[in-house]
Amino acid sequence: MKMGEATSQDLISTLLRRNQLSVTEGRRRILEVFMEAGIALSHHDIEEKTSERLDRVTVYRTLQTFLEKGIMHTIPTTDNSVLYALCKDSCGAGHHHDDHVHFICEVCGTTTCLDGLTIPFITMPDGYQVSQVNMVVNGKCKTCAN
Amino acid sequence: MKMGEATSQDLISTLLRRNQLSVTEGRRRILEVFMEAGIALSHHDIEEKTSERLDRVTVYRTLQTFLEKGIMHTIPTTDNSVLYALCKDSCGAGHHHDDHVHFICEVCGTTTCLDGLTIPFITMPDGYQVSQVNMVVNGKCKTCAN
DNA sequence: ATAAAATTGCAACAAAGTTGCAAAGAATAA
DNA sequence: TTATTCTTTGCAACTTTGTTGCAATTTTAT
Repeated sequence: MKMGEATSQDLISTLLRRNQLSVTEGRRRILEVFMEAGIALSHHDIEEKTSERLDRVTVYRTLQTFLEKGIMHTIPTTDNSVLYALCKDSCGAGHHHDDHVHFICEVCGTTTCLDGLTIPFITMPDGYQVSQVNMVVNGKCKTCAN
Repeated sequence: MKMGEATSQDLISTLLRRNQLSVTEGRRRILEVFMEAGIALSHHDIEEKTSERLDRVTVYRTLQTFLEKGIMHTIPTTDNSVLYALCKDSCGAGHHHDDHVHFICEVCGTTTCLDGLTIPFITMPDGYQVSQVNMVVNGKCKTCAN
């Protein structure tokens, strides 16, 4: 391989180191799964895609760590499932720029981050202090609408 | 009691009958709990407040029924808890007018429906079909902000 | 008051999430 | 590279959350 040619593994290692996390097989694998999927995944999804390599508990702990470090964020859904998605580079621990809209397709069930859409500003009643706003759209995605 | 004087129990019975549900002690109790609380409650909250009268399974089934009939709706949260709240009168089975904003206080943990605030319209990318939009605001409520 | 229909509680189970601890693996320094 | 330290992992055991079938009870309608 030529010098300067960045691989997916390079990117993952860098991401982990930048967040003061040791680079382990499990963490690499989980990040890989998310990058390949490109959509939000549930804990269950991740278990399925890594079951032969990773213990259930490790998946829980890894996702928890990624949340704390700001590498991932959770997406609220109307049913009881918790979804995880990779944050953009600009996010850091305790400092999310997570103001994009999430879309859940009611046909195929996939959840995507609509990075292009910014959540509109809303005026709150007097006395309320806002720290975060989430917006989740349900409907049919590009593929399933036709 | 004078004629024409409406009690909470009258209201509850009417609500149930209007939705083709038999009026049982359990359903009455659960609706009472919500009306008294005035905020959104988790399944766990409800169990606590009815534990001596109602079986766990009954609570699950009753909430499920209320959701189906449009008496209640769920509120998406960023953590894994599912919250239930009473719908307004204008909601019916499969036909929610649930376009208000939900507010979760990060101090006291209570969740309220901001009925006065309408979710702003957003323009979706081409090809997407929208069926429902949820907006959840996290922050400090009137009481806790001071 | 009685029969039919619906709801409840129980038991048993399945799934989801947590905790402590010993073994294995990564990072650090010599 | 190797030894040492610190971190992460897997296992086991457990708690919590949610589900299903069925018999007993309650509600509704006759």
